[in-house]
Amino acid sequence: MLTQAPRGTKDVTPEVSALWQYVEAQMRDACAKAGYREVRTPTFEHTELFVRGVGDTTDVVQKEMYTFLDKGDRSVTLKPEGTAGVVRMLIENRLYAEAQPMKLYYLNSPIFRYEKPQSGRFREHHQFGVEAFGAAGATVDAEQIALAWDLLQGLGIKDLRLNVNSIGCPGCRPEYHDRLRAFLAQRLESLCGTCKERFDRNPMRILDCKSPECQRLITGTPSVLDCLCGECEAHFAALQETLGLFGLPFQVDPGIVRGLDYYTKTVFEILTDIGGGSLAITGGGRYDLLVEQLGGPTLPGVGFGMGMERVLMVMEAQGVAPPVQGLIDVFVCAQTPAARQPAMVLAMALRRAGIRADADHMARSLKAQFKYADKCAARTVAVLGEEELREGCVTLRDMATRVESRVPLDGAVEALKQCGG
RNA sequence: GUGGGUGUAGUUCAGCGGUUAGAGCGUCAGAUUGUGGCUCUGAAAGUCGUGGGUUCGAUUCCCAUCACCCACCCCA
Repeated sequence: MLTQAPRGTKDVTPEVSALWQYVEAQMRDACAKAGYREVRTPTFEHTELFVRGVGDTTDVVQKEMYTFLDKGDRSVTLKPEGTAGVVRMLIENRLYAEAQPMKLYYLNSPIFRYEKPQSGRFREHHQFGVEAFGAAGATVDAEQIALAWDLLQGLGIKDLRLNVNSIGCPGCRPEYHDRLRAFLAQRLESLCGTCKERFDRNPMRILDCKSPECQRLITGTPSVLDCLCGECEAHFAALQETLGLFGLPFQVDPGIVRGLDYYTKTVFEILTDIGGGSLAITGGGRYDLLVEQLGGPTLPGVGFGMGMERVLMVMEAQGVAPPVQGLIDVFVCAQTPAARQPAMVLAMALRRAGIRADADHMARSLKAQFKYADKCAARTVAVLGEEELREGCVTLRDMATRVESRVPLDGAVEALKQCGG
């Protein structure tokens, strides 16, 4: 118990941290290219922020939040999604007063949801996310979708599918809700329990129900897309046109509803296939009312979240993770006990010269030191033995070619620097 | 939250109601004494998830509990 990570959490061990760093670098690069700047928000926020932002009818708020009272009797919650905190930061720091659009991203943001862990689903996971504020037009929506798509493609992930939808705005959604209720009213008794509850408060979520019976009952429901107001319709048309111009293959899926209440107009998901089923790697959309709803100015926004663990999982499952790099460039072997200290000193000098270097810390035999150097994937081994110490030189061995040469000890750093280790 | 499966060495897994619980991989050490990958030899390493029960005796059977995996729910 003591030596067991809490349920639904995962360690990043040394053998996988390199892959994390690789993916993080790609994400930063993608954002930098599109003019997004990094932000970091607290791991916990006032509970009220999520209740008002995410929506009190959502499963996330109703049953998945890590909420507790701190010692000052304040109700705080570990963030269950990334957007609310960024919006809070935007309002508090008056970022909306600067040049718009305000384009922001966050990386490795811990996200907490109390749910039953499963493959690709954790109680603590990490998200990469992108948000843009101030731009009402669909080009930002498309830009972000393209950013996510290109990033995932660049990481080598295969079988990507992009689904988009529009769920309207407060102007047109009530009408759709009415139509939906009218359609479902006579089948209400046959719906599953949760869907009966959804009927009044949030009937669109019924479309998302996975129960076969509910799926059967909703066939033939009116589509949101038929109820969009002129503005929403034009926005959705512009989105599709821009996605086309960007060369992104997409599918309109009127079934995408999303589990967070703040979305308006655009919603989208990027899925891939893994072990039989499909898995959402990215999801997001537009939230034109959220900033105002949380006490800020009237300011449109768009964003998405991408699950870091899911990205890594898919890369590993699809075998597209890049090969691991060698740990060091040069290993300095000491043949005799007398050579250990000079070996360590040489390694230190190499490090100071910018070369990744190491020497034996285990008082091991020369042979064992070579084995260790091999495991570290050192390209070069420098040997210090009786002879070398006597003559003031060092033997350099190229581990790939097995070619050896001798250089003066005081010129060793320069020599190794030149051959790049 | 509901349903199903699995817990044995660092890891992947054998095993059996009965003496000191095994193998591959990994780790460490050797193979005539200054050199890695391959091969060979040897060693270290396990409260058999945890707690109860049945039994002369439980790693094995039963119950509970915890953890992991899978499906649902939901989502990234």
